[in-house]
Amino acid sequence: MKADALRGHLDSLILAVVEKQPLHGYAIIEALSARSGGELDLPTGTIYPALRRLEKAGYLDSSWSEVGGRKRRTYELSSAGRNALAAHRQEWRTFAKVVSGVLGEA
Amino acid sequence: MKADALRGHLDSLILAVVEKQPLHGYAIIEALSARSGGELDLPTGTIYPALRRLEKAGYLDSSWSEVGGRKRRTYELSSAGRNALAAHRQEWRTFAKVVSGVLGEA
DNA sequence: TGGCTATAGGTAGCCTGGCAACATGTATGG
DNA sequence: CCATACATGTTGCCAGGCTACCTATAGCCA
Repeated sequence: MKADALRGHLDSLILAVVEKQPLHGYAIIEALSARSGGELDLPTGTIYPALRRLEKAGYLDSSWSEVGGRKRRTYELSSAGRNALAAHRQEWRTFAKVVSGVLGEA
Repeated sequence: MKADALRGHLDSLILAVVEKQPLHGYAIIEALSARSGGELDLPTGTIYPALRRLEKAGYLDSSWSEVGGRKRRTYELSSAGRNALAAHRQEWRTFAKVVSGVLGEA
């Protein structure tokens, strides 16, 4: 899958993956891989900046902890993030319908 | 719909729309609008450079004509373009499945 | 006559954001 | 002691969609 196709959809995926439980960056990468059947294998240079962007936008809150001698920064969905996720889901539905429609071959 | 979400998918849409009949740029914009139920209203600054890119890539062939005193540049799908379109359709299916899967709420 | 709209083509340059490459450090197992 | 997994980050490249602009013809209405 052309990784570049992610453009504009990554935020939704991240928000969705931390919806049920807060996760730290590394775990988010693994969760995305797992939830996509291995299709998504996102580099840290993609995820970490995205997380900071989402926190800055007010969609995620982060907190540090230490587990087994390793520092973790755990992100959880804010209420604004929850709203944003709902909006993104709606946008995705529209987008997917439009693209599938134009690609035709229905 | 966030226009920016198109990133990486526009080429597929253009190839799909000229699959059955060759069309000129302006008509492609209208066809995309029509086929998307008005959701897609792409500016010329998006379409024309994309068409040149696709022709340069060997996916489209173009020819000039004059209709009603107006110059038209008509694009048609090459055989390489046909293959590319098929590949894009497959990629889209995978991509859509992945995103829908991660967004969950199935 | 003048002006607006639709039709038709195009370019220059901005800006976003995913990615490659790099840097840092801990824990674990062979 | 070294490789690998775990864990976090930054810098800077670059593709590509968009804004804003430019040119030109045809047709209609006032």
